[in-house]
Amino acid sequence: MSSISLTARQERLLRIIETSIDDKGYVPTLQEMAQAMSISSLQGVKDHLAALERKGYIRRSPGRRRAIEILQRVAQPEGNIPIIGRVAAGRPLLAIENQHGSLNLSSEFLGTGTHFALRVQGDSMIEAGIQEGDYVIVRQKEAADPGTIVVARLGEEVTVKRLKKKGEVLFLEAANPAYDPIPLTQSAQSASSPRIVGIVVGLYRDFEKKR
Amino acid sequence: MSSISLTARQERLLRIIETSIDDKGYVPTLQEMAQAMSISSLQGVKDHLAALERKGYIRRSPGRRRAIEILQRVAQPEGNIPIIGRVAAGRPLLAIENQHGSLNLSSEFLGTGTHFALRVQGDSMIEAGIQEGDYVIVRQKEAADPGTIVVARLGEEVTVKRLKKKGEVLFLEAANPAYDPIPLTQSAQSASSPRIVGIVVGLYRDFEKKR
DNA sequence: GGCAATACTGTATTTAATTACAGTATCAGG
DNA sequence: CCTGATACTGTAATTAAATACAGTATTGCC
Repeated sequence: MSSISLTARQERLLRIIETSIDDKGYVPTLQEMAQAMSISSLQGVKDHLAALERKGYIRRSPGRRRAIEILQRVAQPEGNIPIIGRVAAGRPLLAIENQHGSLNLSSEFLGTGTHFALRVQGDSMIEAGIQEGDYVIVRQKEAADPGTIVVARLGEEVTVKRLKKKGEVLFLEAANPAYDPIPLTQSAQSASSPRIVGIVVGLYRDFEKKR
Repeated sequence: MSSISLTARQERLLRIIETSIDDKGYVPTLQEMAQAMSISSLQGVKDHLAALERKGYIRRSPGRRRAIEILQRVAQPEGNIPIIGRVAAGRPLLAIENQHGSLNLSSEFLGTGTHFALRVQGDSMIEAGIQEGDYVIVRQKEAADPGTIVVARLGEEVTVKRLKKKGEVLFLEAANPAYDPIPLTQSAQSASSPRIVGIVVGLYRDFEKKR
């Protein structure tokens, strides 16, 4: 899923085009792009467009007006949630190599913040109504209230647990009593210590292809 | 949510514009629209566009090329699933007055066919992992295989049940044994007799706003 | 140190696409 | 039966917007 990188200006222009399509429904003209980029000459815009086309981000039909097709976006459209696969050691959670696809949800169901989806493995949350194979929709957050269902990172594992508080200590507890609770060491956060990465805000289950 | 109705030709044109935006990303030219509509003169297209603008479906910027903004769609975009509320007596399930909002899902999760979403009321399917307040995603279908979870219409009620076969008779069975199974009379389908309206293909649960 | 890529300014030219004008035919409503 | 809306044909005029051409400056690379 990798692709040729863009310069700052090229990415800026691609974002301008994407934004225009998203909220107006049509492609801006070269003049509008120039204005949005604070460029006085159209040739500057043309150069950037040529670079974007050469790098495979857009396709143009020469001569035709406003005929720019976006082949690859830089900004994910609102409501587009990447599905995270196995987590690579030491790498950030939302790194491109982790992405296994995407899920779309109306923003009215999401609220603000960065979201991702995670396929649930194992039956540790079965009593909370979360089954194996379900996709949990997670909002990135480092802290959560006791009682909420969170996603935590334990080394290279990412697991769904319920956050519990016993006295002053926070625990990650599986809804299934067969699993032992894991204490959360709040201070001295080493790279390998358990860490909350987000809270579960939604769930999607596919009844057809239990892939 | 009602709106001024369109003539067949006007709706046809609006669909053509929507389709072009959806899969190419930009608005077609008058010539392309004329070709798609099998009209040889551009004036015919202009007349239709004027009607669409007057009726509030599109907005144009005079003189500017390909500057058509769609204000109201006729065809729901791919992956857009209407949420059905209470069902009015005798009215078709997908009538506009039943719609309570919409949900968006990537088409890769949906497959082909017409879909709608339904808020689950009651705990009749709790043992199948479907809780009260969940949204089930339903594909419209009149028939289903025994064992699948279906949505059936019982008079003005729409319920989620599992389809079972005992001998030659089909039953609608709640996963919760507290509820009695309902026999499906295959022949002599009166308006009030139980009827399968679709199969459950997905489920969405919102952990935040349990509205 | 030259060469290719990026990042522009500025003006002139061309053309894709819209608009304008002049008609024709059908149908439903008051 | 007239009038307004719909649904077109066909050609000419106009212009919004893309191209083309001629430069300049900067940066990183072999």
